[in-house]
Amino acid sequence: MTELLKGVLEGVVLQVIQNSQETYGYQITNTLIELGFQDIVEGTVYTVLLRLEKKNLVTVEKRKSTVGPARKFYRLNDAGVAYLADFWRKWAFLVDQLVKIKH
Amino acid sequence: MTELLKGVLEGVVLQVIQNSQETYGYQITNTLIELGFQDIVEGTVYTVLLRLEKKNLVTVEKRKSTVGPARKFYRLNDAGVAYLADFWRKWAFLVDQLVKIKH
DNA sequence: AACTCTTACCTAGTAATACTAAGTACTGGA
DNA sequence: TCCAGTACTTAGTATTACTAGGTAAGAGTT
Repeated sequence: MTELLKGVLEGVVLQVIQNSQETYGYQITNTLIELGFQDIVEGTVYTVLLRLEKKNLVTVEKRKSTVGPARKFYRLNDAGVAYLADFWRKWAFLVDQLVKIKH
Repeated sequence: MTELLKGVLEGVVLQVIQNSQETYGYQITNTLIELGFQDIVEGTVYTVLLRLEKKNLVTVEKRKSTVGPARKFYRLNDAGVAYLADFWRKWAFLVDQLVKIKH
């Protein structure tokens, strides 16, 4: 399963961020687990987030929390929205190809 | 696109082999290109084939050709068939997850 | 105060995999 | 003879997800 995730996880995390307008790593991890990615580990999500930050697809804002350490809140910026749209286009294309091959 | 292929390509190649009962690397590459994987390069397919061989998912038979060097013909063995079925299960699962996340 | 649990983030190292960019070799035709 | 098409191989690299830790803040318990 893990190899199938390659390249997908980035788009998935971007989509999760977009779905909630604004969210942070710990919450994203839990969301993914709830959605069925049982094996996703915190560390993996954080490396994706750092990558998205480095690629300038998200904005980051650190804010204190009353129940633990400060949270880093992520939002998509314009480049992130475009990147996500492109991800879904590529994904749809891939799904199409695989359907063709299967038959 | 290339990152999205990770993990998928192995299943795709297995399926292409199964579709034609028996085939060889050069032909698989051309089939994939025809099917829309424009950017697939020979070298990539051959490394996948060697991997499938190493994992014991295929049988190999070298036979002479009248139009060039000898061809290595691949067939799925039982393990290959099972592996391919498992690939499609995982793929279906992933597609489901992504549909959920998108909405 | 010391402890534990939950929350929250970070990172060094590793494995898997696809691509780059070559190279080798066989056959047939110009 | 040279070239184009056929056919396979491989060393090196980049990307990416996981392993397996570690750090730290707050709240409640003892």
